[in-house]
Amino acid sequence: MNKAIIVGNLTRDPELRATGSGISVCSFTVAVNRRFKDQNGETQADFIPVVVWRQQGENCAKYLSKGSKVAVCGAIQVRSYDAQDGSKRYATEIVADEVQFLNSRGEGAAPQPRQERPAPKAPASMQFDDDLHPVEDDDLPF
Amino acid sequence: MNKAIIVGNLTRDPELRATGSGISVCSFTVAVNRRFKDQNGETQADFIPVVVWRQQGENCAKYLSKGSKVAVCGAIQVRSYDAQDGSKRYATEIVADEVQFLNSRGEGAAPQPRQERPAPKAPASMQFDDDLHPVEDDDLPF
Amino acid sequence: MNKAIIVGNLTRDPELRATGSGISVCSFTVAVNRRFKDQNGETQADFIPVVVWRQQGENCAKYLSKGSKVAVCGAIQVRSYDAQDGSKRYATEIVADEVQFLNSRGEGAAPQPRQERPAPKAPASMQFDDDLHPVEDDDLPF
Amino acid sequence: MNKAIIVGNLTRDPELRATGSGISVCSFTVAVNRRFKDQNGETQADFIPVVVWRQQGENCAKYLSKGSKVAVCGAIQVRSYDAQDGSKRYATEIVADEVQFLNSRGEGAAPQPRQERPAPKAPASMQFDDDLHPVEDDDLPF
DNA sequence: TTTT
DNA sequence: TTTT
Repeated sequence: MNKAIIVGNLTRDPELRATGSGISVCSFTVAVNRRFKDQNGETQADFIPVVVWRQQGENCAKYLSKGSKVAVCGAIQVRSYDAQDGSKRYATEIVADEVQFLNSRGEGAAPQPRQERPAPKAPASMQFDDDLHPVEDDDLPF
Repeated sequence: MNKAIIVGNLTRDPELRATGSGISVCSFTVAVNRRFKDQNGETQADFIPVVVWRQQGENCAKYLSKGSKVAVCGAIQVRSYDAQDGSKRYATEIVADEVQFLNSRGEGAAPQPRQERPAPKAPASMQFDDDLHPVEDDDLPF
Repeated sequence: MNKAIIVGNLTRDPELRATGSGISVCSFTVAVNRRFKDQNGETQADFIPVVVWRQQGENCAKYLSKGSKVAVCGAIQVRSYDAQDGSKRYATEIVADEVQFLNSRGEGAAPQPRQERPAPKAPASMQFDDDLHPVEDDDLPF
Repeated sequence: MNKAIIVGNLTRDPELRATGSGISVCSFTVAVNRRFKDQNGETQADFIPVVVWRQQGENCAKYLSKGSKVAVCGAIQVRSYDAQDGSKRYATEIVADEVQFLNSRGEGAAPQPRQERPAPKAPASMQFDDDLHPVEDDDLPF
């Protein structure tokens, strides 16, 4: 069992990339306010990276933008990698099962596509091979 | 809203420390198996750091050990800090609200204290001041 | 472990009552849309009862109204009782730990009190004794 | 968003039925202990109905039995129906996405099939037509 | 109605 | 019974 549910706002516009074989993957960070203020009375937030695969990721890229409020449900994924200095580093993110749009460009209105733009295509410099990677991919393009 | 629920096994014995003013904090890592195997048929796991404060943390230190199975509910916390090389790093962990023991030393038996040992005391080299830190502490002793 | 997290809209204005000793308890129902439409293409929803105790319940009564969007986290509680015909009945609701207001009268604006009104007081006909009831009360006034 | 996660024990052996077209559905009730005892010092529990569809439901019927400990993740579903006396009744259950076996007949051992038995077949008296019912079926055979 |  |  590995479930995370967060509600918060995007810190930036989402980024859409694709694996070499054309699987879409969208990534963004959600600012989640903590329930209690710090000792200075300041609101604190956790900044939680989220990735969304395939059609759902494309919808996120299309309808969400900086400031959009979302509810995300998914699994916590911890990837470890070796830094250039040889040390072990960890990258933690939520791999989303569901993303619910709580306001994209104005609560009450149906979400509008963020912009007309050509079909997302990762630049060659970002492409990588995903032949071996099904849904449970561990080799994310970011 | 910021909720994470995981079920898995401790990768090591838990560590118990204390803030300078004597607030207990227990930390351990939970290995959470993924639902699907990788392309080699190997079970994959995410290794998720957990921290537990106060009495509940003391109970974890007392009753859990390497391999214990737990269900943890809490909030995802992302702390950012500056690495020695000046770069920004992130540490992500679950700050537990609840830890349910699913088998500590044998399912079916009441959990037994892991060992008789003196009251937990952080070594001087680890102590730090927590005068400014209520529950929503951002300055963890690890 | 018993956690439920829902996001949806209030079907009616919340109701605020109090136990005999003055503990506030707020109740409302949240309509949660299902992810998939039924075979007629109609959106389906689950209508989930929620109860919120004490100060947090008072805040719900003050700031929420029919249609308000909320995120609720809590525990599923199943109360059994004997119907007048002698049969066993079950009442299921979420006892909230947290209620996050996602739009009460206009997203982006601070929630406004729903109305000026006197301090909530249960009518005598609804009062009941709560001398024996701490937080984990099983004898709700509704 | 509609997520529930519970950890507890089956109150009875699971029941496996099938729709008219042969879709398996398994049902059982999970006793989930509350965190706090009542005023008499007694452990209280909520008894939460769970349904599991298809292959996963068949696995539950095969490997689980009374007393088995499980973690269940799913959605809260509230079905309303008209009682014979004309009144409105509600049935609430968790429709499972995931069921994790935490001990079926002995933690640490691989779960053993509960019994050898013929492929599950609903008796004719229970069969019903599911031609119109995909996964999001509202017409459960129980 | 479970379990520890 | 909500909402988009």
